[in-house]
Amino acid sequence: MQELDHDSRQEIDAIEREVVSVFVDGVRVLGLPPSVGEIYGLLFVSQTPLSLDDLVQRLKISKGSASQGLRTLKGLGAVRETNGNGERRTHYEPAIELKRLVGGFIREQIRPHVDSGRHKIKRLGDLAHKESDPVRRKFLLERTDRLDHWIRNGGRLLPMIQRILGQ
Amino acid sequence: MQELDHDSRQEIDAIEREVVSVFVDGVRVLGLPPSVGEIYGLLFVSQTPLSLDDLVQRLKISKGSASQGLRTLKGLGAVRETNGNGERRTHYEPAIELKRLVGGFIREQIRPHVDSGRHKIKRLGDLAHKESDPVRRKFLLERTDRLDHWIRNGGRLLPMIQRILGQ
DNA sequence: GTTTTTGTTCAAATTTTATTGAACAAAATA
DNA sequence: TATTTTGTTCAATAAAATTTGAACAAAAAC
Repeated sequence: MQELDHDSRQEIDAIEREVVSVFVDGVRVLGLPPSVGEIYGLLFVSQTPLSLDDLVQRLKISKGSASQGLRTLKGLGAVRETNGNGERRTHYEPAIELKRLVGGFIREQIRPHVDSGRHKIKRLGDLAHKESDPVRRKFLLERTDRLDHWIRNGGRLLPMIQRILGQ
Repeated sequence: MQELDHDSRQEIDAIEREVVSVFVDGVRVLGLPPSVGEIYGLLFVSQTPLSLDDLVQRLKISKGSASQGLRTLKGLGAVRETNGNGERRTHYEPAIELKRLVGGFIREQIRPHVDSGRHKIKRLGDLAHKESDPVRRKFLLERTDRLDHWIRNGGRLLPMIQRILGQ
């Protein structure tokens, strides 16, 4: 099987390094590991899809990191697999629609926390109801109620964000 | 100087532990250290303002952690200092207006990243313009332009979030 | 069926981040 | 002024998160 039109450099150039660095910073804000930013960044700046081995060689990261990082990105819907050209190995290209990226991030990284928070806050309300001192009980119910409002507002906000960033 | 109406327990009870745990989880999502969540959580569930030493004793954390955590929370506008009752030591109470909390978080934790991202992306555009291969240059300009749109959308989103969560 | 290629998993090593606690400074009290 | 109280700073330590790499599995090629 011959090499097709993918260039197989081992090193990345100045602008690629710069883009990678932007995404490393970007994903840090989102609480994702640097390797994920490196991988997505290099895909983002590449004109052709890259294989796992391309990522390992150009970013000088381990196969384990690359595999794990790609899994995270797949989970977020931030990369697509391509298998065109009768190639054997899977190649990856970035999803670059903001709507899709935001949707994936909310689904994978935000929703679960909001949901588990809702549960914990509900349990908190139950505890507050059991408080025997009436003054203390009133105070606790006020506070847990406020927490409940926060999480509800947060939950309502997410679809709005998706709508606004969906163009 | 006599003790006033602040209770000076050394231990926290079940509901206090539960509230603290909710906030530890909460701040983790925001990328803040657990101690910050513990401190804010205990203030949130307390009916009277607490001193640094109250926090140290009840949460069993070091004075250093408490001091550093309070500094972070002050920076976020998430705690207020009180010095009522002619007390000597400073006491703290939580800011519980969502608008204020979100505003502080955006100002301290989001804005700086958005701003430095803007700079990096601008520099990226400059690099892309210098690319000699016209096909490559076109591609790079498309991608950096897209990045620019992302960060602009993100920047526009922040005030909207503040407005929506401001009741 | 055997060998090679490709990719995953996970324990160990590394790196990063958070916490501790002792030294220090500042301010109140005596 | 000397002493005590209160709070901060930061180097050392502990804890948590990330990365590595070797062992393994699955699938293709031979």
